[in-house]
Amino acid sequence: MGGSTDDASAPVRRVAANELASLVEAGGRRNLVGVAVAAGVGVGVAIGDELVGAACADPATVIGALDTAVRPRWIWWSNDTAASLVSGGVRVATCWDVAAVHRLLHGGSQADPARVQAVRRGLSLDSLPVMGQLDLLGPAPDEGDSADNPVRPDGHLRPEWAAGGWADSPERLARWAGAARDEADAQHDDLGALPVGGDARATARAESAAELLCAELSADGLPVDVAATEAVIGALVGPRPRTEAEAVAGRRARDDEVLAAAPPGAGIGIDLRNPAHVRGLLARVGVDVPDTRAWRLEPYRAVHPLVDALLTWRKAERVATTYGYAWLDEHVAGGRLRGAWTGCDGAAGRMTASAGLHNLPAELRVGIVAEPGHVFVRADLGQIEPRVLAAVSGDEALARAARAPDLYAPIATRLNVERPIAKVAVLAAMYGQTSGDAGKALRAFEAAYPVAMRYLRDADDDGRAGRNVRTFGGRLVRMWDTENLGDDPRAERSANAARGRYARNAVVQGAAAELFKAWAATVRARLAGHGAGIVLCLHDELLVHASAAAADGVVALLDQCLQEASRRWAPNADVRFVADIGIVSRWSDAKG
DNA sequence: ATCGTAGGCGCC
DNA sequence: AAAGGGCGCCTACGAT
Repeated sequence: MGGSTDDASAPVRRVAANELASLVEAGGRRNLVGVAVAAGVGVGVAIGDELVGAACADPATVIGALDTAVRPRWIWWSNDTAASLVSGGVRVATCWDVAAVHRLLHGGSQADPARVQAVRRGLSLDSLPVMGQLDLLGPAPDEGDSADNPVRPDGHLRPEWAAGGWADSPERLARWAGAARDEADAQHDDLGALPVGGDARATARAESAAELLCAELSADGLPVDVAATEAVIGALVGPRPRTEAEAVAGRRARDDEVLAAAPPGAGIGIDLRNPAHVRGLLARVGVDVPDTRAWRLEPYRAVHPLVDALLTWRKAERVATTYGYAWLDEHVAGGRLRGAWTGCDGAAGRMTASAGLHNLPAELRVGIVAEPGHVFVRADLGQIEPRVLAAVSGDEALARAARAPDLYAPIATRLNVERPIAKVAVLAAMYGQTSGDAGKALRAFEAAYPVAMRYLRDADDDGRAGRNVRTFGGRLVRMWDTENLGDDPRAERSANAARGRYARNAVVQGAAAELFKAWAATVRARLAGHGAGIVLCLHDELLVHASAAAADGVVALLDQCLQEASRRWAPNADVRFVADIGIVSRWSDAKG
């Protein structure tokens, strides 16, 4: 790909900001430009062999103009740059996010520049320098050498650069951009050598775009009707308390309703928020349970009114503590619910979001309302995980089933069972459950779809043995050690089985996450400049906020983008991917 | 006083 | 015989 040298001490050419465009246009023919920005300092770029720095107060605007004129693929260390540009009002078309690609190649969630660089050069992470260490160890071995080089003679990044020194001058920005570009070059080669079924470089581009999307989602937020949301909260936990005393009284009133269902005197001194207390109280009414989880108590609802009162209380308590007035005050501003988004978790690579964006209780979704003159276009992928399994495993028979609008129907026919049994069998195969009804159906599934089962079993075997696995699109999923269990064969078996299930799940869930992000990235690109944008990603669901006039076009676009993304993601898999797409004014509304 | 863990529950 | 996975976020509690 892009540049040529690994010599980060090459001279930096200093130019005026308005000269950058022609340089990038001329040198950026290969469409890859390393870049680093710092507000108030300037812009540094790495174009081909050249490192160029320009001083300017507002680098985001400079990058925005360049992006419009030239459309390079910007290379940067991490989505910190994306966040910086977004806060400056600039949204670029594409990027190569070195941190995101590092996580793809090497697993885990840590991907700071020093670590990325050390891993690429094969340096021990134990030797990673930290700030202040130089002082402790006396004079730096390379003192007098070029402190303008972000890379030390031993190959590590200079900690003072990584800690912020990279932004000290336009020259340093340029060198920092050059170092990022060098990482991207190496990553591009590494991706091409991965032994996976999918196109890891395409995954890397989609993951990078997902990071851009995350920066935008974090800034934009999700439209909320605050009054409607307060009404829901009020119905569940009472009106907003005006004083601490009112809050305490309200809490006690809700608690008392449960304790009143207990036998006389039994509720005295019981803390409903303490599971041990609750367990003891339940024992007093003849409900003897090892823990007090809702699914375990559910069968006892009719046994004693205390159980029902407790479960009802728990639901309200969840809203009161997590999604109540404090949550509104902390995360909603200007009619938008904002949380921090990450492009991949530390496991199989799904997106994460804080502030309740990914786990908002269904009752509260009536409060997620499109702005005046706007609608939500809501789309969710149908039966995504079994379809993904068909694609990544290359199971022809399962792929045939996945050509049907309802993939479980042909599977049920083939297994000669009712549809619900077929569904349980598929889920059991993917997630490692073999108990109950699933067991029998699973054996039939195994006989009918041996290639898919083999794919899952291989992942399971790898996990049990502690071997890392890679998803179809190239993500490394790391296994953990099961030390200190050697003495207890039962515990060891259980731990190994857990790793097996984890790995089995990860290759499916992770591949689904890749496809989802490829879809989201395609939608993001197509929506740019059309008065519509993604406001929520939820594993298999996209929520687009669009002007009412644009809505029909967005519906069509969402499906087109899915077909395009899935063809690009798995060009050889003849699997159909389907999305249920509808126009709604609030999230809770039925699709269609 | 701050930390990590466990129990618990929301969503996919 | 029996066994889904992931995440974020709350409380209580025991460790430091």
